[in-house]
Amino acid sequence: MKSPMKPSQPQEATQEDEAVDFALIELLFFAYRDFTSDPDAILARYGFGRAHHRVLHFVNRRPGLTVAELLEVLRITKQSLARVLKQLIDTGYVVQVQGPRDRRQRELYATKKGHALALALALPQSRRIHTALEEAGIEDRAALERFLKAMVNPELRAQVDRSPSGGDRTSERGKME
Amino acid sequence: MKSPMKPSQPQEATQEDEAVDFALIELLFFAYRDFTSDPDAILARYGFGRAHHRVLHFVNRRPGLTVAELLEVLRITKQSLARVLKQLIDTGYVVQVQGPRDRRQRELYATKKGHALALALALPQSRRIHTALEEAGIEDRAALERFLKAMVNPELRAQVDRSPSGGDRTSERGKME
DNA sequence: TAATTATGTCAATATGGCTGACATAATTTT
DNA sequence: AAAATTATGTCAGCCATATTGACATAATTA
Repeated sequence: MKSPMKPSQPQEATQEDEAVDFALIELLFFAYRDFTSDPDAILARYGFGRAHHRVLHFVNRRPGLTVAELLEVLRITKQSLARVLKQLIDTGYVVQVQGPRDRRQRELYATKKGHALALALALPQSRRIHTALEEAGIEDRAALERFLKAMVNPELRAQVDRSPSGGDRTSERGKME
Repeated sequence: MKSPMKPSQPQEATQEDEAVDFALIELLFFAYRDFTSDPDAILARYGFGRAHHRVLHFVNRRPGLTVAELLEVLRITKQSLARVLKQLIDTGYVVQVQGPRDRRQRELYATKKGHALALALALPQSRRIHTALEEAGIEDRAALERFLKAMVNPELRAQVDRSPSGGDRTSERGKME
């Protein structure tokens, strides 16, 4: 382990490195690391983790989302979601409503309490983003949105649009339809 | 659980929502989700996980990094790093060299094999980034770098600079496009 | 009626984090 | 030189989040 080893083959940069954009890869890592640190601190006080945050976020953003849709968006399995969702329901942050058209479905909605928490978690992230936009002197916010969306797998971009992107209002044309 | 429950308090949008930038928050989530999916597939073939990726990435990028420095960058504990680092060393992707000045330190270096894997993992991510820049028609790459860096906690920005960015050819202030 | 679908749940497992405690060697302080 | 501190390693156990596979139930569709 800690033998007085000499590097068998310590490595230097090769020419191939030139083609790889390590700078942006690393910046994305650092930016996302700190971006998620904001809500983490809040979640800890509620006994929740990132998994709860993600579920609550999407349920809040897409009222009436079904369990299957949520699994697609999060890209996790039903079993992984189960515990987290149950905790959010048991503690009153999310409620389930039997699907109107298809009674097998469970539409998910954030309660008032859930909405408040989702907002509290989003606030520091939103602030961080806006401060960064200002600091970086980004004039073209739309360009950033285009870039981020282009980073998503083409076949999954529909998920991005499914949000109430037009604005945020959550209500729209009534969720209980 | 699946009682014929009626939402005790289904929630609608409040005015506060307007102030929160849910759109960008969500885009960052989706972008990062798919950004990390590229290397995940490769790692699985090696029996490694994301933790190995992160360690290998930074060791490759910052040859001679010490264990303490690595912990700071990854923001994890020594015990969390231990297993992963040991596996990378045991399988020949990383080597340790006793620190020249301070013999207690262990400088970390990627081996030729480690360098190759780090590159293989970075390639699809780099490609995704560049394709996205093109698709989004980003002319000002530097602006994106400024934004991402501004997203990092001020007190931790030094970590970003510590990379071989002075030369990380590829980037600089050039705009590849 | 039969097949399929949406959801829930049980059991087992893996990964990657964590804390606390302690050991060793090397450096720094006193 | 002795004492304190530092850098690293390691043991033991715990927790959160994810996985797969199997199976149950109710509702819809064929």
